[in-house]
Amino acid sequence: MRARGRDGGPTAPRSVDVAERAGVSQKTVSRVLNGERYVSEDVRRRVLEAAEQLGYRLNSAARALASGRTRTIGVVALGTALFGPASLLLGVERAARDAGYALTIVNTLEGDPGGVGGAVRSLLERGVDGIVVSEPIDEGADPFSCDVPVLVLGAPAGTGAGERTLCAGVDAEALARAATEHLLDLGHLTVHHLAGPQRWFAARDRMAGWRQALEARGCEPPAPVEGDWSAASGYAAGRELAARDDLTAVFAANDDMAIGLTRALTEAGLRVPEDVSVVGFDDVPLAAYVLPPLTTVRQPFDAVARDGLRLLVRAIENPDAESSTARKQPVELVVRSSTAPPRPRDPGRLPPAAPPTGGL
Amino acid sequence: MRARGRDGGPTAPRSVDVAERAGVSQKTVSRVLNGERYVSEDVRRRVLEAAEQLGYRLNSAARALASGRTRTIGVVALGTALFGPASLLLGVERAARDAGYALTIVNTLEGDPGGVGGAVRSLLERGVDGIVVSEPIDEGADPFSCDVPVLVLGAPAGTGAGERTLCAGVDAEALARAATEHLLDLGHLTVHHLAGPQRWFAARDRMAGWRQALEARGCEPPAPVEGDWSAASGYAAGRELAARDDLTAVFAANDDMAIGLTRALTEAGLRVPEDVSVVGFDDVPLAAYVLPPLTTVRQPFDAVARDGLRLLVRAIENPDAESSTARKQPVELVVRSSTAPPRPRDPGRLPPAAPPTGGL
DNA sequence: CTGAAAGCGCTAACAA
DNA sequence: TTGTTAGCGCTTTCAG
Repeated sequence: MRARGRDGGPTAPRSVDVAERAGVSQKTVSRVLNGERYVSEDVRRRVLEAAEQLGYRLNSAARALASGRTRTIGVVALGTALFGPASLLLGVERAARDAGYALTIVNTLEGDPGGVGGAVRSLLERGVDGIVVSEPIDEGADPFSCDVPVLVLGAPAGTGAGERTLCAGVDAEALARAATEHLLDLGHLTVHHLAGPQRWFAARDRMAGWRQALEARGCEPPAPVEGDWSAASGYAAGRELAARDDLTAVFAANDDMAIGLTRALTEAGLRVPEDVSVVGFDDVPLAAYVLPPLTTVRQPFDAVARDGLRLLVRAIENPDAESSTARKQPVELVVRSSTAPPRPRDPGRLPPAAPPTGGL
Repeated sequence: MRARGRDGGPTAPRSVDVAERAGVSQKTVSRVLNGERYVSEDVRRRVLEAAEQLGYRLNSAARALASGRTRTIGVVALGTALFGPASLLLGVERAARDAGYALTIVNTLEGDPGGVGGAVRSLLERGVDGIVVSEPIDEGADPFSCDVPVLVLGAPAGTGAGERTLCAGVDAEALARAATEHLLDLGHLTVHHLAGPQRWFAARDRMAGWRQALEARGCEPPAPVEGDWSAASGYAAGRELAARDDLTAVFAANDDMAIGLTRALTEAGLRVPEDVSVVGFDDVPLAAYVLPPLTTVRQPFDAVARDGLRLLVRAIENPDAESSTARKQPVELVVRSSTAPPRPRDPGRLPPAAPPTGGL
């Protein structure tokens, strides 16, 4: 906090100082600074001038104490090293700032002692006006019941049991369905799934969408393989999947895993997309530039963050309003070069005629 | 902020309430909650019990107002969608929490109106105890002079002119030198550079290191090509570089650009690493899984964040101490498959015998 | 349109 | 080891 006259040094100017200098009452300064009505143009100018000259800065602790509001939103973030959560966070920050709110962020590492509940508690103590929980995972308990509105980002509606809980997110199931259907439409008889960690609601939704698409065509879903979102886990899964006889198409729950998978398949002598088609999820910036460029599904993170935050701010500023859910965002499949129609595999699975370029 | 008896509803419990319930003075509650000495074990237990029963939560606005400290660190972040800045941020968050500080984050988009100065101002108003500026860019002005300690992360010492400014970061020049020397040691006669945006200090350092390595071997640095950190810009640069006659090795200022570059070279009929070697920078998680796996230089983001934050916390809690600089972190070059010795190029630059796998 | 007085819930001295 | 007394700098009534 600002200098407080340590060693008898100068104290930061307060609104009374501004008032004195401007020749008005302290309350009037407050009025000007808060943009309230009923201040004459002349007074307003004098106050602003005085504040400027003194280098005055509002003390937000005092304001929070007196008003009971901090104009700060707390964010509980998980996996911010991942593209999806990180993008969501960026969007939230922008939207919050536009609405005049600051963000206090607590990163819950997966497997954190306190978990989401602890993070929420620490934010409440910090006096936030509202809370965003980004990309939650299933921790059993429902930590979302508290005395400020909570926005759950990236979870299906109904996840956070609390009734004051707001939700925003893409229709991940629909996106996953679209990805799977793209492969089926290409002529693949079945689609294998490289799933995300099932503690994440996001991973569950994608798996559900994949399953729905297959079942809608009367196709028995093959056993999914579970990764941890990382390219390394995708690589490991790829070695396992490469051994499956009916492998001609894989839907991976995110792009990183899809890329690791692609490397494993390539090393196993399976070409992408000639032998196996791969679809990712997220459309990370690199997806268009890896080889082969990855077909994937794009999540409109910005729109989700913006819509969700609007909901939250409304709930904060108008506690009696109905809590609605943000509208679903449209599906967007980005078709690049990692998918193609299947082609008959020779029984013995011969290695391709020429070794792949740039292999290990 | 917490409920305040809206509609005559219940007011959140205060420390006086806890005191009353525990049968002690309010000050004693404060003592217990702050872990001060000279509290009998019996009293401590009674207070904690009462607090628990009441569901008491500290009001940090009141504490901040009374104590003049918020235990909050403000972060000015740029490019949090990029791997480097994002990793740094994650490390800062962890380290801050371990030290008992919360983080308030302001994302300065490049080209933001207020710029870093505006972000700093808003953080000061928010009453932060210290400020972290992550991966700064050169905006001309020096916005770092203010009444709280400032830590500049990822900039060369001496960047933030203020004397109270702390610095932490890798020795990016050394890392860039190591990358370049790796290529020279492999036998390449020269190394081209795909630079980052030169407003970023990080980009300048990498360019400087590259230049130093070449000049140390009496080699005239070829004109660098500038990208914007994105794979797309790396791709564009790759098309340009592919036309250069003496192109056998490129050092890219980050991995994303290196990957875009690789795709462009591949499409131009140049194989990586047979025809052209590519080195990246950062060691993003995908670097090991793209094809070919990328040789790159690893930045110890965690160590940088931790060391830097320790410095900052020390400066906050002990304003009179000397401001030292964090120690330099060791260089780490990760050699994978995108680099190889050069081989004589045929004058007419014939396309390779077989087209690359998985091209567009 | 403007001002005066009364806290917000906590910590900081100082006393006991 | 514990309690008392003042504020911290703002916003909120309620009067002018």
